[in-house]
Amino acid sequence: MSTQTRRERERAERERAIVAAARELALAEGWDAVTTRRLAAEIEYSQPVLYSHFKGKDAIMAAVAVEGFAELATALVTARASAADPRQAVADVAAAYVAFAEQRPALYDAMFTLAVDLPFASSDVPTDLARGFAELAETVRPFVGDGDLEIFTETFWSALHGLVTLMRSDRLRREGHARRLAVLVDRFSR
Amino acid sequence: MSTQTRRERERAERERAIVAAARELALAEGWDAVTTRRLAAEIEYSQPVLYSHFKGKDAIMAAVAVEGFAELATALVTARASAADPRQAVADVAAAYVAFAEQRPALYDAMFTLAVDLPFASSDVPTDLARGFAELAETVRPFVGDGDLEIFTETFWSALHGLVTLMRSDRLRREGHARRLAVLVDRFSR
DNA sequence: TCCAATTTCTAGCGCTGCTAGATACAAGAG
DNA sequence: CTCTTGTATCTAGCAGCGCTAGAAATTGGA
Repeated sequence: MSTQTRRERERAERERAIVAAARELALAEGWDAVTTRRLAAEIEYSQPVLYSHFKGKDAIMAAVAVEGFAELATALVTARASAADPRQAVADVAAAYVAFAEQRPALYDAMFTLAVDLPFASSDVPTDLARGFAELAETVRPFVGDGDLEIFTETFWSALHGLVTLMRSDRLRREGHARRLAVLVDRFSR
Repeated sequence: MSTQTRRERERAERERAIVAAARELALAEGWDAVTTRRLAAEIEYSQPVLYSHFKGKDAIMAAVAVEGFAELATALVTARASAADPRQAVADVAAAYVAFAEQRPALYDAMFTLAVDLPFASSDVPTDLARGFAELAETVRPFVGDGDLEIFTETFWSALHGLVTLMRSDRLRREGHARRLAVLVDRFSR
C-alpha cells in the first residue's frame, strides 16, 4: 500500500508543479507565453502528461484562478480588519482590491478575463469567491440603507472591476487613478 | 484616370467588405470563429489579400471596434436627448450603454476586451470615443458637485463597464441586473 | 504585340492545443 | 528469477492558427 500512496503523493506534487509553473510563467511573460509545450518543459515531463491531470489548458488556468480567489479574499479581509471606521474601511478595501489586480495582473486575468466558465459551476471557487464577496458586503453594509445588501455589493464590486479593467487596458489615464477611486468610495459610503 | 479611380473604389469597397464580414462573423459565432481563412473565403479572395488592406487580424478587429465607438456614441446621444429630467437622463443613458453592450457583445468585445492597444493612439477612434465620453459627461454634469467632471465621468463609465463585463461573463446573476443598474444610477445622480 | 508593373494566388513556415499508438516501466504470479 | 499483465509515459503527428515569400496571372502603356 505504501508504494501506492507514494505514487499518489508524487502525482499530487506534480499537479501542484504544473499550476505553479503556469502561474509563474503567466506572471513573468503573460498568458500568451503559457503554452502546453513550455509548461511541459518546465515540469520536465512530456506534453501529454498535462492532460492526465487537467482536461486542457483552460482547466490549468482555472486552477490558477482558484488560487487567485483565495488570495483576493485574504487581501480584502486584511484590509477591512485594519480600518479605523466604516468609511475608511470602504476606502481601504477598495484600495486593496485595486492593488491586488495591479500587482497580480496575470492572476486577475485568469480570474475574470479568461477562463470564462470553468470554475464557477461547482468546484471550490465559490467558497473563496464567497469569502471575498462576503468581505465586500460587510464593508459596505453600513451604507446600504434600506436597499438589498447583495445587490448593493455586486454593484460596488462591478464598479471596482470596471476601474481595474479599463485602467489596465489603458482606456483611462493612469494619472487620475487615485481620484477616480476616491469618487467611487465617496459614492458608495454615504 | 477613370480606371484608376475605379480600382481605388473597388479596393475601398473590398476593405469595407472585410470589416463587414469580420463583424458579422463575430456577431454570429464569436471572435474565435473569425479566422483569416474564413474572412478570405467570405469576401471570395485569398488570404494574403487581407494583408494588403490591414496589417494583421488585430487591425481588422480594430476597424470593427471603430464602428462600435461611433454607434455607441450615437446610442448615448439619442438616450440623453429623449430624457425628461437630469436624473432620468442618467438612468436612460446608463440603460442605453448596457443595452448596447448586451445587444452587440462581439462589438463590445472588440472595443474593450480585445484589440488592446491599436486604435487608441492616433486614429479616428478618439473622435467617436470622445463623442461618447462627452455625452456621458454632460449627462452626469448636474451631479458632480464641486469635483472634477472628467474624473467623475470616468468613474461612472468604469462602473457601467464593470457591470457589463461581469454580467456577460456570468459572474453576476442575470436576474438582479435591473436592480444593480438602479443602484448605480442612484449613487451617481444625487 | 510585346513588355513592365501591379495584383493576386499557391504553397508553406512555425506555432498552437490536443491525441492516438508505440514504448518503457512497475507489480504480481508461477 | 522469469514471465505476464497493467499502468505510466513518450514519440510522433493532426488540424488549425496568423502570416509571408515567391510564383503566376492580370492589367496598362509603348
